Amino acid sequence: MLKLHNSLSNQLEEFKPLEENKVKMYVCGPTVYDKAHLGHARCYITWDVLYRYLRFIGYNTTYCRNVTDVDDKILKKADTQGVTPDVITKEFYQSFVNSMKSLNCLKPDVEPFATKTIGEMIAMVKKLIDNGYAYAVDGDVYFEVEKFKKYGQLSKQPIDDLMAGARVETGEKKKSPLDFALWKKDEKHGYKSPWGIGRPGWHIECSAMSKKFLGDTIDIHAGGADLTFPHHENELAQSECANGCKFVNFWLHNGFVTINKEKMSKSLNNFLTIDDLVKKYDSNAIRFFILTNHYRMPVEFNDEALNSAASGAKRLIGSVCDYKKTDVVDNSFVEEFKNAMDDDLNTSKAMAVLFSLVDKIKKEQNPQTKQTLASTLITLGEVLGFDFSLVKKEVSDVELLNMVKPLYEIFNLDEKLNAKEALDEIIKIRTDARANKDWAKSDLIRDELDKAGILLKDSKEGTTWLLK
RNA sequence: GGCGGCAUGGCCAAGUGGUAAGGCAGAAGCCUGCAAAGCUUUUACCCCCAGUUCGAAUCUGGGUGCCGCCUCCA
Repeated sequence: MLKLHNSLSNQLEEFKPLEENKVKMYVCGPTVYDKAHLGHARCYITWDVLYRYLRFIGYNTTYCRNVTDVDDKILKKADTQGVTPDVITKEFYQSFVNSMKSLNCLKPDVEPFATKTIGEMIAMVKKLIDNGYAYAVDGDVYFEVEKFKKYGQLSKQPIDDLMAGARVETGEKKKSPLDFALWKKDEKHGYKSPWGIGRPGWHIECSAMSKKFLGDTIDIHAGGADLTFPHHENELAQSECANGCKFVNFWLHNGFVTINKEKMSKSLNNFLTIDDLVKKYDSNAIRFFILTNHYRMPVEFNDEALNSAASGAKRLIGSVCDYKKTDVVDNSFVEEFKNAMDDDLNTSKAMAVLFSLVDKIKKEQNPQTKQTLASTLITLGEVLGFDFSLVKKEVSDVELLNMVKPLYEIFNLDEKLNAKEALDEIIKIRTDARANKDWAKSDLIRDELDKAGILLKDSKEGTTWLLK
């Protein structure tokens, strides 16, 4: 029985979808004006794992993650660079897609663009005005917070306190400082609307896209904890006032990645981009790092932690490199895994189950049982999004040839030999050297191969090579 | 100021009443000509004080420290 922490009640609740066996989940996607960083990685890996797990336990899941491609920051960047906004959004959407791929995140079922949902946004704003929750002033439209009595329920912000702390800006057209924009006048980059040329406010984008692709009421709405207020609070207000029904059953929020104990963010300029990160660590290492912590807790980034995760991931993945995934699994481990995951996605516990499988596989004598256990590990590991194809580093003959090319000259090899034959030949030379106790030569050969990216393993059976 | 969260071995981390999962690192051993890789074994009384209880890391109260949201932010 899956239990999830619902931010709305601030409690663990038993997860029950609206429709049996069907889950509709929405995750607030990126604003595509810059490269994604480790904080985004954490968020999208977390919800990727939820998506994978929901499917694993049998839910027909529709995962919708929007792309915000109309926004102040995009426009500002476009203006600064003297290009149209779509130049910016195209570039960084592609960058985002690449980042997600490099983290082995599954593609959402639906990935709507804000700019393609403008009509629905306008309709929703209209509806809010008709329903008496919004008002238009000089081409802007604002949501009137006071009209929605439940405002603040998600972020647990008493409306009076918000009011007291709200900053009043000069030239304010709003009735109350808490009111937020649904539509902003923008003659340069805007769209036609009943209120003149303008563009949507950020919050209405998600409300409209969620409604269009998933319906008025959905099961799960997830995102970073920093979106709770005001973004999600405002979405909730808009959607419920426009649709006249409950917006979201489960609000889920992930914690931050911190660095030097501080939140990693654009504004603090203390972020590491995913692009840079994947140069040093593979997706398994990054996932391992993220998933050792519970998704609502902060995760402190440092190289030691990442290296530690890389070592752990390597052992985990490497333990099944000689096995294939089959349909045969050991259900006792599956149950143990589910028990962990059912407890608000306790991934650190789930990973402990994976490691107990590693242990079992090592000790098991029966090859068939061993295969079953390995298959179980791969199956469960994939639910966490680990990529078992990274187990065996494989290169093409051409690539291998490039790696060993310099060695032909050093060892005076026949040019006609292919890369693998060349390696066999080199190993033979070294084996002879070792037989003659010519350790200097033997070690030299080992070093040269090491430089070429090839690791030698000596054992009783002889010497074998593998890629580093 | 308002709201929320966290404090467990060298590092990361699970664990909400019965006596500390797991990972990394370290150490020892096996293997090796020596290494590397791999394998085996191995390391804690849980921030402080008081209380509840037969019994608390786990509940209550009070401290201390750290972080997040309240403004764009995953």
